[in-house]
Amino acid sequence: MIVCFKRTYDYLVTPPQQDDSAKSLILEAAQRLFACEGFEKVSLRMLTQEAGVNLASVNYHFRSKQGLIDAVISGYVNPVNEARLARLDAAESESSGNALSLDAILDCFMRPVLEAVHESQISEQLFFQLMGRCMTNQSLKTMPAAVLELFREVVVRFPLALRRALPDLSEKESLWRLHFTVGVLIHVLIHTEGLLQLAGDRLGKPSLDNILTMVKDYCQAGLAAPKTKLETNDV
Amino acid sequence: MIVCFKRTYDYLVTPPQQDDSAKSLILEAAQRLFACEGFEKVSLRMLTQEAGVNLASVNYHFRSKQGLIDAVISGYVNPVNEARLARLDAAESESSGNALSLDAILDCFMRPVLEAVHESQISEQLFFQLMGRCMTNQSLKTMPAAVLELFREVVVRFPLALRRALPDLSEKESLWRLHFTVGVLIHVLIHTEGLLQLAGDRLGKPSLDNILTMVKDYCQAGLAAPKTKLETNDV
DNA sequence: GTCTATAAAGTGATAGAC
DNA sequence: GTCTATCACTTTATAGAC
Repeated sequence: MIVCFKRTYDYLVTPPQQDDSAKSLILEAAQRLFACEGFEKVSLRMLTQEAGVNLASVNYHFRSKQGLIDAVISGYVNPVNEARLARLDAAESESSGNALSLDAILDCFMRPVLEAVHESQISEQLFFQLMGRCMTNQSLKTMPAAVLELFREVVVRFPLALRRALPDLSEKESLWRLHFTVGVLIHVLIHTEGLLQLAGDRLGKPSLDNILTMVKDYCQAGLAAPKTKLETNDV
Repeated sequence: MIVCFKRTYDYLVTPPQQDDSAKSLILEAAQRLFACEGFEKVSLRMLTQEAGVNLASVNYHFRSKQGLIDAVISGYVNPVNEARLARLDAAESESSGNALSLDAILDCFMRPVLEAVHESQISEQLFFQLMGRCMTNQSLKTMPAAVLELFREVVVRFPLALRRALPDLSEKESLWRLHFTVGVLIHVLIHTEGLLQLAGDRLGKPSLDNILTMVKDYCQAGLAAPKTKLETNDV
């Protein structure tokens, strides 16, 4: 028998959505469950039960479980990466050839995540967790091609912008520092809830905006750190 | 019953022992497979086949699959956290009451990871990946109690040290910034291999020491960033 | 301690009726 | 599009012989 779900998710569920087609119901349940449990741990039986649809409908609408996972990941990650690139485009064309400020670049990178959460149908906490999982859980190789394509562009464009803002850095170093910055972002998305529990009352209940502001301050300083001196010069 | 904590600890920190008992063979195969595939994806069938032992032996030696996972996690994370605290103790008693430098604190935090890898029997790449997974994959609640205990101490002691080095920061802020620093470390451990693939020849093949040096520079600047100004003062 | 054999339950996927 | 029923297979775990 299928173990019953903790109904603890319920208080997180947003008001019923207008579109109650099976496909939408599946996608909505998938977001909630993937966020809580991870892609692997969620079985199609759990998922269809939670969504209130038939077991076979996932295969009908998404071809396979992996098809559903890919759909969720693409739907989460692509809009964010597109918004990042669009913002960077806009900022660069506005600056008419001058280097962007570090703050502006970081804003192009981080703000799309915050905006996406506001349009989401699930709770902020679940959205952040799922977004983090989408960005990290899969080894890059198994990501949908469309997702990989955009990632590749982000990994080219942002280091270029960074390097113009920080002329001391080599191209490689600016890429490494973007890598570190992504690490901060993803870790905050996934593990902040756990930290709040671990810390007990030592941390209050800060808003996501405030957390993101702290993240930006940290990353801005990290990106602008003095050029690393290495013994062997392989970077 | 806390089965294997001390044993796995010994297993990792002692020089490579050529022990081909089933238990050791299982642990060694588990490290390799968990690093590559993650804890969930590895079945006991794969694992025992890889180890060349009988399927039932995992349950005999570790009680259950979760028991094996806990043993691996404890063996990876506990030595690192113990070394962090020991280094911090030593540094603080040496400084005879004066605040430690940011660099010294970061060293206490990061170096134990590098030292653990040198004593490991699996490849550097796999070790890093597994260490990252051990630090992040499990939701904190499901971690072995002994692991959680040490994490809790790290999360108390290091922010205290940080705050003394950076008197401008509040206790909360120093904890947040440690959180961000952990994010950088874990992301680098798990995803650097993927980045190198995504970046193709744009990044060479830097040594782990050099990467860690860049990480430390980034984090040191991030930790020392000016105090974050927030609109609502809830942090 | 190690093995075989098997239990008990869960998994993704699909054929075919409606 | 949706449903039932079922297939073919995998999973963890354990009982009992050696």
